[in-house]
Amino acid sequence: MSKYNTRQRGILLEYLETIPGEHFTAGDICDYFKSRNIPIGQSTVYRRLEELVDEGIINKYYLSSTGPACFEYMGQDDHCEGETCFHCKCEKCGKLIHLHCDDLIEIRHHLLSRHRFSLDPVRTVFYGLCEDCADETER
Amino acid sequence: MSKYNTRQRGILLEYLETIPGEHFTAGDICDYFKSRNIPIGQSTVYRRLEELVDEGIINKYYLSSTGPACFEYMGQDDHCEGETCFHCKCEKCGKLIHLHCDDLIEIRHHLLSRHRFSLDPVRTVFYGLCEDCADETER
DNA sequence: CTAAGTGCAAAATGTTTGCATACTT
DNA sequence: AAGTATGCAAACATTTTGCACTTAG
Repeated sequence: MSKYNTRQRGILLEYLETIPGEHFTAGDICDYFKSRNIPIGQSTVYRRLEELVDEGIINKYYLSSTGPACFEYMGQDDHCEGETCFHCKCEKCGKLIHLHCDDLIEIRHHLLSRHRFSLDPVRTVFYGLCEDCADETER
Repeated sequence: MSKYNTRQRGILLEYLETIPGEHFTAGDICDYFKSRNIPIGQSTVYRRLEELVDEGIINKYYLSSTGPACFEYMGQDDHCEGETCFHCKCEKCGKLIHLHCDDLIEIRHHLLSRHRFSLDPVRTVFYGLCEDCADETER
């Protein structure tokens, strides 16, 4: 948990708040600040990001074993309240898409009641094919 | 796709067939053969494993951004026919558990018909808390 | 004989860490 | 002043690659 309010933490959070729902990697963040000549060390980026994940302020997704981890800031209230927000990763084009669906809450209930597994929708990524890529494959 | 039937591919497959449903990493495989003085280079292990994934003979799961990828061999017929086999990863104890459930097929239909996303159950990992860890947390 | 596969060692990638320095409170 | 955060560079772990050599068909 954060104890001091440092400049770096401040500008990082400030930036993240401007991109709710967007997907980014630690590298993206570093590049962003570098391109604006705003100095933040990469270790700080990694450390703050990890801290924000622990604090539940941003989410982290594992999308490939060798590629970078993907993060996402969900604003305080808006679109992604966790309960109805899921993620789908297209195995072909690599797109990570949001998916809002109340019905999917049932999956959680099902997993819990029938299989005693308490699903974390915020961490879970559904793999498969997006509409466009599925169309292509069929053709 | 494999064209030649090499000794390495043979002994790798032969071993995998003895551990259907078990989870392993590329490193596990290397260690296993090394401990038995069976010579296989690690690049070959990686190459063959990736090939087997492409061929649909084994599955690959991404469980952490920094840790190794996890593989699994599903026998030709048995327990995991894809349609009803899902995986749950406990975020606390790290356990990766199998889950068989016909009802989960509905999720695929739902995702496809309502959201036009074609789910790949074989790649998808549900994150959350297993029974034991959920109990502990509640306490 | 030719195409494909192997294995080593080196590169690449993403992330973490040690440590001296700087900042917060 | 004490405790925490920063940033660099080095360390790490996993996976990939270049290349000379071997093997399968």
